[in-house]
Amino acid sequence: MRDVAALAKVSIKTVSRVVNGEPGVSPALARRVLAASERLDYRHNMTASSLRRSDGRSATIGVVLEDVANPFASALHRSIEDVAVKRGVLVLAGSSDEDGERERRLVSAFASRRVDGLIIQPSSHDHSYLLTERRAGTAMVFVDRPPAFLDADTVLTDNTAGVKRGVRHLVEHGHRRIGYLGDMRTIATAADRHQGYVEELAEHEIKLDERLVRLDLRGIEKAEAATTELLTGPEPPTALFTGQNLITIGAFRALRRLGLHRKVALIGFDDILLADLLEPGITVIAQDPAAIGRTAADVLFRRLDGDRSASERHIVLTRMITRGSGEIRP
Amino acid sequence: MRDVAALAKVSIKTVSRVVNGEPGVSPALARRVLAASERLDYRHNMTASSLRRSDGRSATIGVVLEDVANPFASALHRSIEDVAVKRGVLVLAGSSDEDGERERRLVSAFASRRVDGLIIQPSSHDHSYLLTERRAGTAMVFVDRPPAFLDADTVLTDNTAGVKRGVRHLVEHGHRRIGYLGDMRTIATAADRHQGYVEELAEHEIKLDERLVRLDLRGIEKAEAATTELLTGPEPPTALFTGQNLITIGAFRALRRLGLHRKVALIGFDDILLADLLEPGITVIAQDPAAIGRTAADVLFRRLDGDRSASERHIVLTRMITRGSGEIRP
DNA sequence: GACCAAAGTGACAACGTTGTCAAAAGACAA
DNA sequence: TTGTCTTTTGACAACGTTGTCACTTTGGTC
Repeated sequence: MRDVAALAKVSIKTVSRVVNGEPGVSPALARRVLAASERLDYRHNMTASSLRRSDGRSATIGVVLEDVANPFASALHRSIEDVAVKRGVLVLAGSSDEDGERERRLVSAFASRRVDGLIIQPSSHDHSYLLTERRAGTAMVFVDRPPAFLDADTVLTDNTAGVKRGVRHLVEHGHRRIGYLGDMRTIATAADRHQGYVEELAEHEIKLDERLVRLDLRGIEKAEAATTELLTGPEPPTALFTGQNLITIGAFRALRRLGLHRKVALIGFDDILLADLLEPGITVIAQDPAAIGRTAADVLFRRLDGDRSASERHIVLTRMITRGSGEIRP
Repeated sequence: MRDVAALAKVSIKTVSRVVNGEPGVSPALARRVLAASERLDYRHNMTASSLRRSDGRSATIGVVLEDVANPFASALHRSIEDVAVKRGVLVLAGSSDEDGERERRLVSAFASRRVDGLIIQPSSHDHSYLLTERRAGTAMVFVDRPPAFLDADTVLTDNTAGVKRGVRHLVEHGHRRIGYLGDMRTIATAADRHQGYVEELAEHEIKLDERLVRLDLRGIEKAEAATTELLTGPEPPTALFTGQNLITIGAFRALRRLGLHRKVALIGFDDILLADLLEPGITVIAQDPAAIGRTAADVLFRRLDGDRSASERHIVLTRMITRGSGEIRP
């Protein structure tokens, strides 16, 4: 900047004004400055700029996801990015791998780079550590799962309602013995989904049979094994509801291997790429990651724009997509 | 930092020393400083630090991907992140959407935040604009596609060899009329893949029939339409090779709709989630995005560590995964 | 007790910007 | 011309750090 000022024969402050598009610079000078910065390949240094600026904004936000390569998480990431680019804001992304300690380390790394805001898909079970960041003026929004021990803006899927809708669909197709395969109960969304299953059965006065329920399944293999066990046992279910996409895949594998994929109904939570090309196509309760990400980013930027109202809780609805597997009758 | 220094009754420089783990601070003082920074919730400001430091490093790298939500790209992203976190480096990620202009804007935004390095999955067809950044000391590595008009480190999949392997597999299973469905020819990898198809046919002395080739297909729908056209025309192919995963999905859809999925062989480039659960399972030439990302990040950090040797070109091999669709005989 | 080297500590400038404020230049009316 | 007001411009300090270098203390040797 000093070099540009020297070449254009103006003060460095005038260069700053031109670079930031501040008013009150005569067109002639502005042209000279622009020409000089062009000739010297001048790059504005945002880090120095945000250090000096009164608002201290870095035009950068941090996003903590379970895994940036996970389809749901990367869809969130993309929709957040889309909102951010419109405002010239860049996104720092990191994976927590369902590990609270990694989540904290990421947040801390983001914080020391002075991000303006954070969007977090929580892994930790205690977010009180974020109070410090908040006091420091960092905006934050939680997605997919609620924060623990912290009151903050949150954008969630309506897990319970989604599962209830799916289970009702199975009941309407004549099922009474409906199995449930769920993820780790420590994950809030998994608990909500299981809850939906229990509630919906009760509404139809179907007695809950714990032998048809398998929880804490992590990954395709575990789900496949649990499904096999369930279906080969005594009094097997005539339908299955799976609480997460990897579990759905595992369950489908098991059904296929047992030759039951046309006999036992299956509805999964979360859409799966290619689910329509399988035989039968898999009926799912689809989440809307793009809407979740967009909403979260909108709320975050509203906060950054100065909105100080009470924390909001947004619920994004699910959609049932019928493709065949959920319409099999007992 | 000033507050911490005041509370610990030391100079601000001593606080700096403690924060950076520099030697030469007596344990007693270090403890006092630590206690004070704890009590004041002190957060080290990396932006100010990197502004002042002699090397000017921001411990941040920028990654430009075609789309952070694309499975291939997000797998790259994740493996890059894994290498970066080990060094305490954070990743800024952005999507170029196959648009050279967006790529440039992203790079420029990264540059003004003074990233230490860039990993780019190119969309632009001229990367000479990066010469400025390089002169400024930014390390850069290209992944998946080679840079244009710029000599730089590159990590590529062996596209041609992969396709040749697949086409040979089809020939070995008795096919002579093998169709090819490819992506935009402007994309370097797509051109290489098409090239592999042409070469392998020649090696088996099979005359290239242009009527069996459809290029510039973008997206599932276009691929599905082209496949349908190919298979319903006169003298249809007995096997198909698809040059990209969305094209594979489109082709499979068409085959299914025409009831030909057990009659016409299919091999696709790029693995597809769930490909093993389809009927028949889809034989693919799988890339290894994790290896590509890891290699690229390794090279980048080697450059950041001062390696000034000539640009490298790494080739990551593909792997054929046979699942049924590629083993159908005419 | 004098001297020296090593270890520990701090004062100050600087990194590349922008906020503040004052000075200079220009525009206009009397 | 002068005075007043507005617009344009620049000098300087400051943002939160770290590099440099000089000073002070400590411990050991003669």
